[in-house]
Amino acid sequence: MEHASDDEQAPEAEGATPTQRAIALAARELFEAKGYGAASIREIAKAAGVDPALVIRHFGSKDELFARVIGFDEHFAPHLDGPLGTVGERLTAYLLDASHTQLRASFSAIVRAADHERVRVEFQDSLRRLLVEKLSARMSGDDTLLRAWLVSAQLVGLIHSWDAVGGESATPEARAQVARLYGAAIQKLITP
Amino acid sequence: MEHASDDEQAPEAEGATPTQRAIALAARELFEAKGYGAASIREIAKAAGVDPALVIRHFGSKDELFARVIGFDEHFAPHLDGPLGTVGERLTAYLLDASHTQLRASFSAIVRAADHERVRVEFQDSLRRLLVEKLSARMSGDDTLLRAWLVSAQLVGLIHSWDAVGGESATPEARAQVARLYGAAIQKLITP
DNA sequence: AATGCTCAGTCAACACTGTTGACACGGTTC
DNA sequence: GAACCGTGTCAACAGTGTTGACTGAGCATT
Repeated sequence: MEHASDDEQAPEAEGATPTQRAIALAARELFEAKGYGAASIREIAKAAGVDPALVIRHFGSKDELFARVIGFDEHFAPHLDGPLGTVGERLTAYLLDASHTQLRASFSAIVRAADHERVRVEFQDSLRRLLVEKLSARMSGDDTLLRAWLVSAQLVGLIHSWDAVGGESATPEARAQVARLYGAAIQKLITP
Repeated sequence: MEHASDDEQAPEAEGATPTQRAIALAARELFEAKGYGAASIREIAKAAGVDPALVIRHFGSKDELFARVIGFDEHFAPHLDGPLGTVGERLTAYLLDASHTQLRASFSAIVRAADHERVRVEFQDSLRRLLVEKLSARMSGDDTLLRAWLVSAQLVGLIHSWDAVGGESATPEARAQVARLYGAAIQKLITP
């Protein structure tokens, strides 16, 4: 909402051409399903019914396409608003909720694509805007910004290790237990 | 130490041929310096003075080469032995210590290469053997294994976000502060 | 001594990747 | 009508990981 000029539109906004939206949609689905590396531009183009070169024409590069299409928008913001004493557990529970598979798929794809610097810095920036700064603003005590970064680091680690710690097949009870335990650990950084 | 048969030697052990050791050494250095994706097999081969095909001949694939050459062996084990009440901070402090750049480089390369499944499962296995099981064995209460996995998740997240939270240029004081804060959060899962 | 066997090492090629340049079409503006 | 611009297409590029056919040396067996 910062600037509504005529270029650099979000790929799924109304200003984008149908082709761009088709590419963005196919890219999003394939990135989430197969990860950054395994989803090739040619495959994305084919799924969108478009020439591979056109994907690059519109989005510049694979890195940029990924960064523009994969994200976690305003998912976290609502859960930073409630009582501060339980925000850790609420964040974790939200992230692990069985019905939020797509959020996890996006988040996981980004975390796993960290080998690409462009993706990394874009991700860090999103995290800062959408989580760290908002959370830090509500915290009190010393090093609020640092502690908020560490909270985000914990969430990243949880997603990275989600397979080892339960995975998509975990029961709701298991998820709740992880949310309780990990949420408490996160909370230690928010209200020590 | 499980089986000392004549094949499947560790690439830097005495049983390996000089060429294999040269490849392993070059691969390690390049992987740590440039990351998994940016270090090509042809580049590694050139640095080792060897034909690229020979690298594959000896190590099977790039994934396997990476998994065999990059690791964090017994780095964590010693710090799991001391008093249990401060193991969180000691682990974190050790991981962030300014003189342990190479450990961080290895760890970071692995975490960032998570887009490759082979690397991921190998990493998870190492984590289980070298950290989770040993830590879990010392813990008491419910869900010790799950909680130990969550500890490892926190360390992964810290490495993943290390740039955002200080990075290699952080002062020793900053590192100590992170170790104190993050260590306390980790500790919450070990001795709640 | 001659044979065969294994294994390190080499070379050219494969299929695939992301990306680019030259070109064609269609609509808008002068 | 002419010049332009953005969308779309095609073939090609350089680079990637990987493979198959080949050489050659050392060693064992007959």
